[in-house]
Amino acid sequence: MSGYDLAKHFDETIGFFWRATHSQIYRELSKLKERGLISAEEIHQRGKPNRIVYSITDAGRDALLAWSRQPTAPDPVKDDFLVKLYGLEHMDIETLREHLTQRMEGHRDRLAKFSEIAGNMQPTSLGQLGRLRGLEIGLRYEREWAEWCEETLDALSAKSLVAFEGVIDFPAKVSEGESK
Amino acid sequence: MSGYDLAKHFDETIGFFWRATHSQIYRELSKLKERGLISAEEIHQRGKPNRIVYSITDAGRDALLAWSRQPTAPDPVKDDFLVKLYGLEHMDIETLREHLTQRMEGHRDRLAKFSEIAGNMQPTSLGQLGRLRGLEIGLRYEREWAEWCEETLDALSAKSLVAFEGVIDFPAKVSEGESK
DNA sequence: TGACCATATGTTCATTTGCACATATGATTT
DNA sequence: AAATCATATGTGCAAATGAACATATGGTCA
Repeated sequence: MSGYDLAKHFDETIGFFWRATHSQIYRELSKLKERGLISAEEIHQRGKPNRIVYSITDAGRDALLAWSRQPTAPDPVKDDFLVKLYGLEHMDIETLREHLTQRMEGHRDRLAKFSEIAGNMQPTSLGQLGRLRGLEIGLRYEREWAEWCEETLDALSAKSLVAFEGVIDFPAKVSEGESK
Repeated sequence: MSGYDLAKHFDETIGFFWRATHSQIYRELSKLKERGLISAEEIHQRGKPNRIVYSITDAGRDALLAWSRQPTAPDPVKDDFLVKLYGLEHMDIETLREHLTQRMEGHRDRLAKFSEIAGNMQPTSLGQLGRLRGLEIGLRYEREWAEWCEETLDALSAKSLVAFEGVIDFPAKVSEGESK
């Protein structure tokens, strides 16, 4: 593929578990070529700028296999929304509810998208099997987040929160003048 | 808290959704103090080096509330293990199975840990409610990953894979001399 | 006595990454 | 004719981040 193709591929296909901007892709391609893991071929096109199409070399294939033997650590979560929840008593809950709703919609959209793709896939080869497994964790991920958003939205509803009124500590008055 | 306290706090408490090394923490504390969002107080100790304990200022509290109103994007997943799965036909499946088993154990351990913590928590305040919701998504996350690992391990078992033998494409022979 | 550990704070360096900028071709739209 | 868009490749700059290094105190253990 060319750098341009790869950038589109990241957006469309593997974007759920890996992504990169085109600037990064071109930089990485340069490095890989320097190390002899890929080879380049310039393709002349009419009506469009030339493309530089890269192919994996034998050394590249070896490196890929060696890489597959390297241990990988689970992707560490780093979510500022959960930080906000951690300090909930100091946050603007009205706004948080809005963000929660938006997130829920996003997760539901992706869940529907992933479900549709998965429905059209059959694991007829090893490659297909792997890609289906990747899609499956994406599906689970989106489903759980969507459900969690719904539950959390319910827990943060004005109705639920009045239960705290007067009980123990309730530092920040909710749904009051403060919120624009 | 002091920088040292914060570093421990990251390890112990909020590590699931946010973490930082001590070097980063000290740097950020310096910046926050420069901006007047926190104030510092040096505490002299016997038998131990002095601690610098930071407290939030009124300006800091304002900034925190303003930050809570900023939109947040869902944490993008970036997992090289899923990349390996995506190119499964070029990987060392034997090794992948080992890694899957290790991951599964890690997810199960954290699931048990989170369950225990959640069991001892009551949402008696707004703050507690938020922290419980954070724990809840962590719990869901670990549960789904653990289950997915189990399913994937099963799909990649030698037994399951022989189904591909001779069918369509099966590029890399599995459980053969190649694997160390 | 020497090694190591827990406490405590910081700096230096390299890598990764994203954003913005830069350039160029030719087709399509206004 | 001008503006914009899709295609295509790249560079410069800054921020975030982690690993390693650096320093210092005093207790514990071999």
